[in-house]
Amino acid sequence: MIDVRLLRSDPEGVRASLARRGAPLLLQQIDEATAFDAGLRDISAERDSLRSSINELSKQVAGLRRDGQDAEAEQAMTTSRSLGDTERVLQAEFDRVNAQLRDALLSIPNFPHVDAPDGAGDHDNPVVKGPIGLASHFPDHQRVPHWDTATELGILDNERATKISGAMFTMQRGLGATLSRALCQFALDQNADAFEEIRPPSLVTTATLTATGHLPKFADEAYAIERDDLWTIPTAEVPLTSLHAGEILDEAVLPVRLMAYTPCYRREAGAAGRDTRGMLRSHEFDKVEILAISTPEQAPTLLQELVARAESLMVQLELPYRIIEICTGDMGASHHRSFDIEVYAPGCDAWLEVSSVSWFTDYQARRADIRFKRTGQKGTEIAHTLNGSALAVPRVWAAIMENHRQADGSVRIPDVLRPYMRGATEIRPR
RNA sequence: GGAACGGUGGCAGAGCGGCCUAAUGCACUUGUCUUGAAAACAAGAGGGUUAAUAGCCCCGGGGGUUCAAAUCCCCCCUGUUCCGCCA
Repeated sequence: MIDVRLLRSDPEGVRASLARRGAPLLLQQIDEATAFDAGLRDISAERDSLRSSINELSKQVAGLRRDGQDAEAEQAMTTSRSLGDTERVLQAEFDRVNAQLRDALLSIPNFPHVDAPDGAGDHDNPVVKGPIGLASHFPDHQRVPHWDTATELGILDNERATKISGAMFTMQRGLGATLSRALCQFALDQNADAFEEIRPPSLVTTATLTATGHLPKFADEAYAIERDDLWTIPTAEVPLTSLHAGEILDEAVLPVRLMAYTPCYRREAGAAGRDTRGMLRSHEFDKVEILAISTPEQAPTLLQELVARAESLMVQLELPYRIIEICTGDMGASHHRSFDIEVYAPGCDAWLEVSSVSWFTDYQARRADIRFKRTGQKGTEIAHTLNGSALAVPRVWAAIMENHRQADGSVRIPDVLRPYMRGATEIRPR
């Protein structure tokens, strides 16, 4: 949620910044929000002066009663009663306009960073680094999609996953299952120097899912457990962001750095049949997320750090990758600036998004009410949040299957993963 | 799942319709004193809204009763203890 005060102090700046997202309806929403805000301030001023009178009269009643001046007390009560009637009407009006303002504000996206590239859609996202480690030519044995090779190796059994749970679920077996877990453990270990490991709940309340911006807009994307009014998390970003919701943090503890492995659940509504083969897209997958809550000043450096950390994992896994920056027309609503890391999979002949790192400024923190107090200063400020996938397991898993496939059909385990694979150096047919 | 009792300022804890603009203690900040600290004494100290040090709002959350609610009523959330069930 953007700061409503900016609508008042710098309406032109707000319009200019959001216009870069290329959504014409937005400007109208801004006007509506501005009008609601102005109306709300008039109403609350009038309501508050009434309340002031009522409070004053109530004190008088107490005094008059003590002094035994019952007739005067009755009169004050009558006056106060009629003021109360008007106050109630104004309050109802306040509630109504306030709800309208909130709805309007919730649908207004975040401001893009001044340096974020302009563009209309994902085809305009510039490559800002790489490709790195990309061979000019891939031999035939690497040009086989992982859904064929992994199934043949007996480490991917999507047919039975579908039997158990329906379409778009995956199941890894044997060293394939071990590899998934190894990737998680590897990603956690690589970031344990600076991030506290959390094992958060995977089921969260409506309020928690709203704080990150996933509700109300993306309700169709999450699994709802209606009987208990809970939702499955689409990413660890959800519980981690709300870890400090409603709290006022001391500046000294910032940046708060958290990381978590969690399963991620996504309905993928509307995505059926698209990029769904093998491990490319599924309703449930594993991911290690890294996240920071910071001051505004700390955020730019942290953004670079999160990208560098995700990138480092791809280097160590010996996978060809590139980094793209998300343009204004493709950016998520809550994002201020975003970078994706993509890994090349020669079998699919596709760049697979394996990490997305974003800076949200105060957009999420305002919804989640995460504030901080500067040392020695009065008042509070809204914190900034940033997060990124350290490693999204399935697509990295797929990329390993295809990039590290050897001429004899076996798959070489990258050195860094071997300690997590009970010493296995390759995956051979059983 | 059942029962009982709770949720008040950083912490502990009083208040149970109107001098509550929430006592008291501890912790905290500043000042006096001191070479410095401790102690003592004095003062101060929450969050939100607003142009505002005006007013208004915040005693788990929401609703209600009342001229007036931390205080009474209803619903919800949550904690502790006991019982039941259970990996």
